[in-house]
Amino acid sequence: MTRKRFDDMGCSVACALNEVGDWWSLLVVKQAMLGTRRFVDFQHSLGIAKNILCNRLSRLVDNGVMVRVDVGEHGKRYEYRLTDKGRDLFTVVTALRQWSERWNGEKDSMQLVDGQSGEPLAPVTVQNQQGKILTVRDVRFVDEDGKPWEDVG
Amino acid sequence: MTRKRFDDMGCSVACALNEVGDWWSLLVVKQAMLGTRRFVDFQHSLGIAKNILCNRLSRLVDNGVMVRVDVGEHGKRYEYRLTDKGRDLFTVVTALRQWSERWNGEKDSMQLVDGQSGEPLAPVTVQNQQGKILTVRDVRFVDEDGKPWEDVG
DNA sequence: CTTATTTGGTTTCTTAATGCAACCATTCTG
DNA sequence: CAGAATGGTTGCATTAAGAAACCAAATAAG
Repeated sequence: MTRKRFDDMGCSVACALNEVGDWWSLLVVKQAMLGTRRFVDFQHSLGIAKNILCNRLSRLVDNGVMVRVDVGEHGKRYEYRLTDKGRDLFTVVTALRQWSERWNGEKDSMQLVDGQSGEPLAPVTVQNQQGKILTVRDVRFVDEDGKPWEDVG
Repeated sequence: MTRKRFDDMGCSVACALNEVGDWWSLLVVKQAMLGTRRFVDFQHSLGIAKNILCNRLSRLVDNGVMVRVDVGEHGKRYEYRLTDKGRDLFTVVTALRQWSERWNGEKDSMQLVDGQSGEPLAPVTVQNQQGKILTVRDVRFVDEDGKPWEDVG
């Protein structure tokens, strides 16, 4: 009676959630994007239990989202760094952050700005090839043959 | 010894994950974006246990992501529909879907296309006000005063 | 009217995940 | 050498998840 596996549901979203869909993983990734690299820093900044952090970091490394680098200095022996795959979650994390700020108000003392101009970022949007912003009502779900997807329940 | 609460961490991302950060919630939302509205249809299409589905739908309704509508017809008494807040998760779900497809390959028999042109969507990106695409290396995290954020651990 | 079915649940029980605290082996610092 | 920091592991208690059974109201079939 293990937890339901999401990687064999024939759904990309489910497959993604199978890797980072638990309560902590995306927060660890977000913290890594802030520059955190060491075990104790993740632990203190997130307030996560050590065994859970250990498990999450291992899973993120196993899934290729982070790498464990051995740095032999000052008693800090390892660093956990984002891979390209991990850095590519920036869009997801930023969309999630903006969604929360839009609907739950600013809960963050920290703001995300363009490194060059210092201006706040534009809202993350879904666009078509021409750059037109699309909502969920502007898209269709089709199968391989281009036929519209049916909700068979 | 309840689960750690994420809504008081002073972080928007954590606050978002407190609402939809479990294994199932985003999948329920994604399914709703496909047009699923009825309890049994969620249950069958996702393969989720009834008690868990019941709990997730209640939580999504409590958090304003979905609404339960009483429809007195054909023995189906309720429909669960996305609110504006729920539909606004389209960006997050789409970013997650594209991330998974980029790094884990196509796991989905279904494709998401522009409703008008039928063309595949553009990749979801983070952009600045001028529309320039930004990676995590192109942004800064600053506090209210514009001072750079320090990783104090 | 009676029976079966659909819908949307709740309850029970087992297993997995989470949280907390204690402990531990290296490696640095004093 | 003593003590602290790092990066864990282990044990235990509580909560969440999954499967199956049960259930009440509304509908549909006969």
